[in-house]
Amino acid sequence: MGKPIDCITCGVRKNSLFRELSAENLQVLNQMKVTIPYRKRQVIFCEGNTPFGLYCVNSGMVKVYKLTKDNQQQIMRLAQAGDWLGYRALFADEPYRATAEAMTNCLLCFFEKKDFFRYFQEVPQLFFTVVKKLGRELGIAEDHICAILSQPVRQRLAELLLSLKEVFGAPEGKAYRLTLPLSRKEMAALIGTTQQTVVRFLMEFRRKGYITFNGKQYTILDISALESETSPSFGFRLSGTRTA
Amino acid sequence: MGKPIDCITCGVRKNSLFRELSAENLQVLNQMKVTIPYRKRQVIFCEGNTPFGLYCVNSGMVKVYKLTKDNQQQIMRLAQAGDWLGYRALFADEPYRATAEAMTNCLLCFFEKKDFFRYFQEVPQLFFTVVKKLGRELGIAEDHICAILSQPVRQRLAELLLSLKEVFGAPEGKAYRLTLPLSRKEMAALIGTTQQTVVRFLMEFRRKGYITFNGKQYTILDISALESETSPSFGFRLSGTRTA
DNA sequence: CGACTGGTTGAGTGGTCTCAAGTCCTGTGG
DNA sequence: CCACAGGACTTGAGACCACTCAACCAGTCG
Repeated sequence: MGKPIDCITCGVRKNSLFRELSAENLQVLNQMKVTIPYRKRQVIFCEGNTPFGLYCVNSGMVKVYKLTKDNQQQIMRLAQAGDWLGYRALFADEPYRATAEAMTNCLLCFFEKKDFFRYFQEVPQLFFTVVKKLGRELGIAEDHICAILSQPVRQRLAELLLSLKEVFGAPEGKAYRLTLPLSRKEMAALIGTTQQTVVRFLMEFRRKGYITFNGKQYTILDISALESETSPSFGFRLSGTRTA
Repeated sequence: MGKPIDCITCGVRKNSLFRELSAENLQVLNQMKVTIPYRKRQVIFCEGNTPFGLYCVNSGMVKVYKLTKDNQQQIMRLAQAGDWLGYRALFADEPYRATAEAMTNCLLCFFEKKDFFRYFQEVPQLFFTVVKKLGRELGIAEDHICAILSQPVRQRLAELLLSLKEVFGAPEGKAYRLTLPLSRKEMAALIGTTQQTVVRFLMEFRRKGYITFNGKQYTILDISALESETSPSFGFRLSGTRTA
């Protein structure tokens, strides 16, 4: 844990929703927070629990998943430095609908519900931030629904690799190098398929020269090839449409 | 169109997010709105358009859909009397990500963006309403993602019938009678499958005695049978169950 | 050294899609 | 009023994608 974390000097704040706050406001924020370390595999909150506040990821990686009826994890999202955690249930004023679990050792800052809502009254601009954030997340979720319903597994995997590149990728010449903190099974849980099927398609992509990998080190060699896997016919549509 | 619509006496307001407003606040709301009739099949807004305000459905039925890469409609939701329309893009401050189309003749009230946001400043309680609404919608969307990824088409159809019952159903003894304003193709577009597959499973459910139907008149005879289609094993889970 | 987890591969099966034909219903113009 | 066109619905046959089951290998941790 080393030195204590300070919201004002927090290096990940620039990625977070607290990005535009003034120094005074940050000071208040700083004083209401508690910093908690979590170990790999530790559960942060559980589906069904009542939220008592808001988490902010300072370091590490968290997966948020639901359990399907046959007790498989369905990963809804990955959270990392700068991301809020558990905000949906808090703002919706209902129990958590998913479970959050540390994938690595993590450091989370926690803001208690009561303090946090009081803070809201004082910094009303945060309302707009939150409304916008929730609205965009909802848009992303709906894009996701559409993508899932209309794309077979191979395309979903190609799309997953491309979006993981945005978060975990580092350009390396024309290629991208990724170090993914995900097992094959977790990749499967992200796109709603089985471990075996993920492996098969990864192998296929490798055989075709789109990617290479060794363990959890991946290199995307041919981005456009992967992109064309996601829509074999034609790639764009008029009027500003986009896929996540 | 008949008589003009008044927010204060509006019959559908009890279903809407304007439910708890005071008479004065409603008066303001009433004066900023425009009421617009739409005919069946008319498009209200398009994917990619910039939102200029908020719609509120007074009567009729609207479908909100995206187009998949192979130009199929993917229906995201149905809106009817009392429902807001186009609020997500408005609050997220981004273009519409879906298209809204009248399925029947409709009457919509429209609140212009500028007026509406000014109104927000005056009635801050609406912030909580909106944040809660968006949070819950996001929760529903995420549940939906999980359901889609983990259930085969037969189960999704069973679930669809059960949830349509909540909106369009009228109890009739032990059974439920539904009059669905949906074609088979639209039912398919709701659960991400094809018209033919919907027909086949509807036939199967009829053969098994779960439902009967004639055109768009459906009767659900055996609710628990349909429910058991949605989860063959067991229906609920303790909070905090984990997969190995 | 065994137990265990994660990854890889094969064989077989089944659910769902595609293509295609055919029927029923509805609206429209003659 | 009828003929017709077009859409919605129904059904069949075949193909294929992805799942299940099962085996095997490679690390890793006790």
